[in-house]
Amino acid sequence: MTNQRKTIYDVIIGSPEHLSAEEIYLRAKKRYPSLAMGTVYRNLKLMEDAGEILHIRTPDGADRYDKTTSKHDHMECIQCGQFVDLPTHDLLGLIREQTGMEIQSYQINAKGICSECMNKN
Amino acid sequence: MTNQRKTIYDVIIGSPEHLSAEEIYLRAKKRYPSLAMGTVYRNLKLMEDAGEILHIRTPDGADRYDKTTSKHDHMECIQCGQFVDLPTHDLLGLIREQTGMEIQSYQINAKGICSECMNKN
DNA sequence: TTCACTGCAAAACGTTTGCAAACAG
DNA sequence: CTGTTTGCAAACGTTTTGCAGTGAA
Repeated sequence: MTNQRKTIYDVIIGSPEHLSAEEIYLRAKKRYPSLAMGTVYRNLKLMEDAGEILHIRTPDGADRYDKTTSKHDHMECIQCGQFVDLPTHDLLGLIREQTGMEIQSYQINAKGICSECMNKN
Repeated sequence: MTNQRKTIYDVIIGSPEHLSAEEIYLRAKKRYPSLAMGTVYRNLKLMEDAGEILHIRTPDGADRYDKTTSKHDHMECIQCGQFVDLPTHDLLGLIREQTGMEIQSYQINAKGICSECMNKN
């Protein structure tokens, strides 16, 4: 609706990476200098609630935001620091099966070496 | 070594729950009133590094600490708020198999209803 | 006697929020 | 015109840290 929101959204859609709120803020601020951090967070929340983006919560460091909204997991590369998609397949069902517990949702934070860094090495 | 450290350790060992740093602090402070929060965090880190306790990192809210050190996963009960153990089995191998990626470690934060609450319902 | 550990308080970090002003519909 | 959204700055919850003093070995 507002220019701020559109700018923030465009930054996310326009980046192949999984950006943190601050990275989004800095990039959007270049295009819209008066932009405030609070506005970024408020809009990220709105977009998340609207199902337009995915919020990747991390236990250490800043959360990330993903333009791909279909449920999938992520891995943080311990070499380059990027968050990459993890092509997992029905882990929720698997965990439910293994544990027999009433699990509603789950979130994985994996760490490893991304394919790009593997190729470099 | 120090009394503070022993007190903190005893609190963790003596509780069936997965306590947060603040809960540990409050309980240990009852037995050792001059205890400071910084000391709790510093000792938790030492114990974690020594492999004496497990550090459960959470993306929302305070981290928890677990006296069971063997690798396992956890679930947060959305009803009572407790963190309970999740008897998963070789998820790391499974995720590696599914994704073919160089995964070094992972951490799951699941949410659901714990057995105790299931029985109450 | 030495060096690790403590208590304290301040700072760090990422995120949220109250408010009055600005703006979109 | 009305109600949502903004910018600002202050506050939040959790964790870390600098420092001078304390205490365990």
